[in-house]
Amino acid sequence: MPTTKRPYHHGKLRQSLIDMAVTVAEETGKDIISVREVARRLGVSSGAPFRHFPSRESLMTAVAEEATVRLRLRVERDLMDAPPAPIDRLKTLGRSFIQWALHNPTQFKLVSSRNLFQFDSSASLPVHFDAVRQITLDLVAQAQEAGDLPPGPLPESALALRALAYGLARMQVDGQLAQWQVDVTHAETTLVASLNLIVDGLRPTRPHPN
Amino acid sequence: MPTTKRPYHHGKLRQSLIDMAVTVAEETGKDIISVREVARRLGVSSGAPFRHFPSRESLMTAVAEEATVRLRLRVERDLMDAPPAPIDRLKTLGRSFIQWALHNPTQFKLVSSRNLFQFDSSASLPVHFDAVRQITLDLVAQAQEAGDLPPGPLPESALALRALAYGLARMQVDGQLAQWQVDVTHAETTLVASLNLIVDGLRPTRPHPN
DNA sequence: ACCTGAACACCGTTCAAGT
DNA sequence: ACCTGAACACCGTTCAAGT
Repeated sequence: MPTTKRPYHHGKLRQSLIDMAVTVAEETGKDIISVREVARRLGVSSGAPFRHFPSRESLMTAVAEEATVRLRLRVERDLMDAPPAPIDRLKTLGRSFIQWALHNPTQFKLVSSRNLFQFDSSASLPVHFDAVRQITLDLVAQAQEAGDLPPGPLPESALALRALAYGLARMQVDGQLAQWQVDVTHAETTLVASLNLIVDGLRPTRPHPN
Repeated sequence: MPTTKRPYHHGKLRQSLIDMAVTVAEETGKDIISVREVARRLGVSSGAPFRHFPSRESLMTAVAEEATVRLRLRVERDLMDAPPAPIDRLKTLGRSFIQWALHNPTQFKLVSSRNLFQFDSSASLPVHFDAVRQITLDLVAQAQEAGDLPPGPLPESALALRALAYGLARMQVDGQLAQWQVDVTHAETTLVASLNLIVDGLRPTRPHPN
């Protein structure tokens, strides 16, 4: 029975805490959210969150888990509509990653920085992170075989391309792009263009492409 | 007269606060340092720091200023000993950047993330940041003219290479490298190798190099 | 001129007590 | 089973008072 008067038992407090933490985080832009403020916004006492999470770090782990799952799903969904050529799928992956980061900057910083939770304390975090990493490795290997990327050792080649996408996204959310005489209103376009500049620049010139 | 008994007037408290803030930051690895702890370690009262900095943010700005100057000096010094070819100087710049980041992880995160101070509130921060950025722009342009990098628009091409170096360094200090099956004891070597993999991969194949 | 230390409004976390 | 609310030990910041 949903009434306007809040009941003594919240009912779905655990999930509400995670959702509200995300809301507060993206709203304020600050990487550190106050557990007390989350509780306040949900109309529960300051001690209530600690019935569901032993610490703020634990709450942030849950937030990071959900964010990482959403990133993975976003990437996998975008790849379903992508062209079959490995090099094109690799570009799609990069664009997908950058777009997710720019649309969810605080969650992106949370999962990337790893300073507000323990990555290894989670069962799901490494799984979903690794899923995206494996996709990257496979696409880079396939693009190399197809001759669209120069041959090179794995995982170093894949790491470099991932770092490129990460660095571009990170420079934007860290507010560094303003110093690079780049149109901030089209940041996403600029970043994707910069990424593709490198990927295209890496294509080996082949004498006779069959 | 330096005595063991601390005098009422510290004398050089302002600079001591900055130095101690750096020490505490790199010691704890936490990006947020406690002003009270810095004061405690220096043997001054909790209110003393606020005679020199109006806020913690202001103290962190001073820390960021010094860190940015040191990064710039490190880069400029390393370039003095570098070979003359633009492409080699560009690699030196990248290696210099990565090395500084890995040896000063907390300062690197501070100046990069920009979440603990106001970048534009400083007179010197933009100057020194821009100095390194300008070096990058010049070297990329020169390497393109020399035919060691494919032609491409500036500043997008330079931004991409900077983002690559930034992303590689950042993945290491964020603790992401452990998931990339990379030998963490040789992280620096691996990162520089990954960077050079891209830079070398970008070299256009020329029919007859004069 | 510079520093002290009590004070204020916060915060994360605990835990007996309430429903 | 789940939540409250007082309590504790912190924190950033202020400011009258001390030297």
